Amino acid sequence: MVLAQIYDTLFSRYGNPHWWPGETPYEIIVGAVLTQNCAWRNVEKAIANFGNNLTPEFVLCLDHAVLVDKIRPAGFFNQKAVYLKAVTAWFGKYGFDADTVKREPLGKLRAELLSTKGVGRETADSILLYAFGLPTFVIDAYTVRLCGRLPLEAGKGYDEIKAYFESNLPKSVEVYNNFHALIVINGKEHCRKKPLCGGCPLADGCEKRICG
DNA sequence: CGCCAGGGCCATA
DNA sequence: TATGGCCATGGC
Repeated sequence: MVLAQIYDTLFSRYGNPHWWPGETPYEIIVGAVLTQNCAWRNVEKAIANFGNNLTPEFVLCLDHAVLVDKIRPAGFFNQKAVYLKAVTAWFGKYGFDADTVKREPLGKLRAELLSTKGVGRETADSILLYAFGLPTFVIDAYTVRLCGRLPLEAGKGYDEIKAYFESNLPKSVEVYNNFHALIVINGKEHCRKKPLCGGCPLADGCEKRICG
């Protein structure tokens, strides 16, 4: 089983996932923070509370209590309000301009994001890939579970699994983008606490036959 | 009613 | 490095 085959299988089954759901780079950044350990539908409620005002300037000028009130549906609101301010301030170093961010080296941006309060590795990579179109592979709980089921030599920790994906795939933003999305979509659809992965397009190569 | 979702921080050993 | 407690809403 090769990663490229898994990718093709998922793409054939689900088509182009068109991720990340979000209009602007900043909305994607906000979504990446708000979705931490939280169902996406709750993130949508939170984002909807901003109406057409989901801009970095607006978020930075909001009082903590007001920001909390808007993002409440996403849970962990006291933490996430602080996190949003922090990551927004980071974006401000580049004038809230995505093209300016994209001119910086990927490694530098990733290090800056990882030193930002509330931005761990998954959130950092999600922002870099989906908000700015930079080639870094996103590892999440679905990806870790997938590697535990299929006969892949992906290793254990986040960075190890990330390196495995990046070294076994073409360095393509399009592939990184679609692949992570497809893993999540397939995980939601078939491979969570369902024995025998009924209907899962990856069931043939699945060793444990039990997902999640 | 309990479980958990597209994590991350912090304390502890 | 590797656990464990904590954060909190909403859908099922």
